[in-house]
Amino acid sequence: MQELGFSYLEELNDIQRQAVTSIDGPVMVIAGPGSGKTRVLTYRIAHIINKGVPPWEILALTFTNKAAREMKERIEKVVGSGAQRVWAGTFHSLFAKILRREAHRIGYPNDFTIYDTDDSKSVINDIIKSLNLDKKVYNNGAVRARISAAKSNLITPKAYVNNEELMAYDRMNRRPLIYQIYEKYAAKCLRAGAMDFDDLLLQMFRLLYQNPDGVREKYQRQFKYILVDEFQDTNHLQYSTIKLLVDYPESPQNICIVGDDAQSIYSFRGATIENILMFQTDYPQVNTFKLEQNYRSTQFIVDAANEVITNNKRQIQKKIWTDKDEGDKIKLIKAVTETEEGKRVSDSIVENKNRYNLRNSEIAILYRTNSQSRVFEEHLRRYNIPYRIYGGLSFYQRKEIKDLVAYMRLTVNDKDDEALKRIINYPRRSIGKTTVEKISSIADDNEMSMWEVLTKIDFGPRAKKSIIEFVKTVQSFKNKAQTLNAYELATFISRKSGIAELLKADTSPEGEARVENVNALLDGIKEFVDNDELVDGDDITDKSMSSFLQTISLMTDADQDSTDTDVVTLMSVHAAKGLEYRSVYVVGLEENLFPSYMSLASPDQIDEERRLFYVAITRAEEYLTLSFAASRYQYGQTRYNDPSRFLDEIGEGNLDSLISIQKSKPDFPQPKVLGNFKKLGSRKTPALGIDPSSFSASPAHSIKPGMTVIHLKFGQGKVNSIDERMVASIYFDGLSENQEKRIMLKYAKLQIVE
DNA sequence: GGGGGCTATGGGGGG
DNA sequence: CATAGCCCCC
Repeated sequence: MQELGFSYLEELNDIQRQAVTSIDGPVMVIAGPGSGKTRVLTYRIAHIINKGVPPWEILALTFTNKAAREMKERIEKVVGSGAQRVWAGTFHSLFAKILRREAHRIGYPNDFTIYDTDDSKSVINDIIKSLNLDKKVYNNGAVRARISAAKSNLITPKAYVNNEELMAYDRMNRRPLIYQIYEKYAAKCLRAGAMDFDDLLLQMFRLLYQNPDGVREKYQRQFKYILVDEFQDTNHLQYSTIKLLVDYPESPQNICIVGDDAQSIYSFRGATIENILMFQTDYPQVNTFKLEQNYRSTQFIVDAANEVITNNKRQIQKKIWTDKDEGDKIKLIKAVTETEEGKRVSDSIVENKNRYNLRNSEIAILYRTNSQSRVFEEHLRRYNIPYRIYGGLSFYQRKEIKDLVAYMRLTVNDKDDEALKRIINYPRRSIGKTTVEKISSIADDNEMSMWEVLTKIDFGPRAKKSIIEFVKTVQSFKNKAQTLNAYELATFISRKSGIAELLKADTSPEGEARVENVNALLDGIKEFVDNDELVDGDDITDKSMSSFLQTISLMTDADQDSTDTDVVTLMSVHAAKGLEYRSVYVVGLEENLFPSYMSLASPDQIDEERRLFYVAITRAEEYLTLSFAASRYQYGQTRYNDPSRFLDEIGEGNLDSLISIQKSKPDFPQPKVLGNFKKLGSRKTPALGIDPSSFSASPAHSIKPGMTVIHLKFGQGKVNSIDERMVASIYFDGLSENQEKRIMLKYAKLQIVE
């Protein structure tokens, strides 16, 4: 350990310092936004190291790879290069790393594949098909969500079928067989040597719980100090796994959790604030510290945040305060359409840059959904303001990348059926849908992988030739994998698979971009191979292809280094958690968007949207601007939304007084339906002579039983009833007697007549 | 049996 | 508006 040129402890306030130096026993830190949470975490780790603990005995679980990287850099400044060997990373990435060493003990190959969401859905699709279920009722996304929730709550397929609550819920949604799909899905993944994202947590739990060869004790002994960041966003499964690592006879229970119940925004992923309460029960001797001083934002912003969050019912009592100046009041931009919103926000960015001398990198635009980025992009480009969009399609989600990666996956793990299906006929080699389905069903019937079927079963003369050719190609990759490093292998694959050639043949700009992307992937692999830094407590670095594949499957867009530094940041509010900017624009503040229409039915979900809004506004250091558009092109048509309820909650005193919010609904100027009209007309002719150009849908929540409404296709009708899931039953005049239509209001295009 | 074009349908946040 | 599945032609 190197001697310090300064004392890091002097940079902390009293409570922060206590949180840093109380390293023995369970500790809970409740940290408001901007309260120096990261500083506490990093200095705490540095402090532990300075007390003589080897870095690799410290496990720091963060929410993003980025947070982990930042943390390591900051620890390094205090303790030197040993910081790199702290086990710091996301739950998913660190558990994957451990499973790469231990998975064979629980029936998986150490080279297991990680299935992304698309892979999971595809597996589920196949199962739904094989069970002859209606894929509209058994929507694969919904089924996947149920399975994911079950795993996050440590519910096995067997426990699922015996859980009356889950089964009743599925019956209610007319999907009583989800438990069967779950069971088959789990079996299929295991057979494919594949884990989905939830499995990285679940199989880690199983590993510790079943404890083959004393593996649990091994990790209990190794991780003497455990820290968990963003604890409010952990789910039951994560909590249980941490507990297995911490709780054992004679354990010092050196566990420190850091979080803020007010910033819990991932319940859709199974996160539960209950974990904070549970922690207090499970560790009654816990030392709790509350960080309430905000060092980030000016007074008006902090006040607004406090005002907003008081609208939520359940919360841990705390009052965030700042000793900064009151600063500028919060500004509000009202726009008529989303295009105008894009323009006016961009105008404001230009103006603020000049007035306050802001750099691009000090500005962020935050939105609820990634699809909102487009209008801001367009206007920023027009003004020559460089920007970078985080989220949305990550580099590794691009088709050309996934194709090449699929070859690599299959090379490493030939049981990976999803990878095989992706590339068996890409580039074209005359193995069509029918043949693939045949291979797949033989594989299912014999509990084999598709690769095994290809290599062991004789096919008809027509398919045979192509299949032999394909098997030969992949086999050559597998052979090369013995001698080549990951980079050489990837280059070999891109050439011999025919992908490189195929892409080069396309000389359109998009085609050229695809070639560049593939080259970028190869460069990335080279960098991965050449970089020999030791991280996360490793003694040797693993440069295999399978190690690379695992790294990238856990990488999100936000984790990629950006070469351009002085750019405006565009991202979702979720992605902005933990970040801060001098100037922040929170856009699209409308009912049905923020809060999301998906959340309107449930008060709990509205509260979560509110916490999300709280996270959004507390990203701002000095200048906070909110915006909304009165109309927005959504779901294929122009919708009119009221300003978000959250705008009413920030406190009038905190808002720039020159501007006041007015509700837009009553006789709002009729928008011009431009290109839209022709398109609608050229589609199937609307029934019953309704002119689409004069049609304007009313917001879903304004429709009530008894009303007369117009539907573009069905014409005029009367709303009979609306149930709790916002499904309306409507009698349309044009349809035969007593024929009732059931329509989901959230998708419906209905205009109120009276 | 494979490949291409067309239609219908669904659309949140992320590791 | 994008994608998946379906139908039709080769």
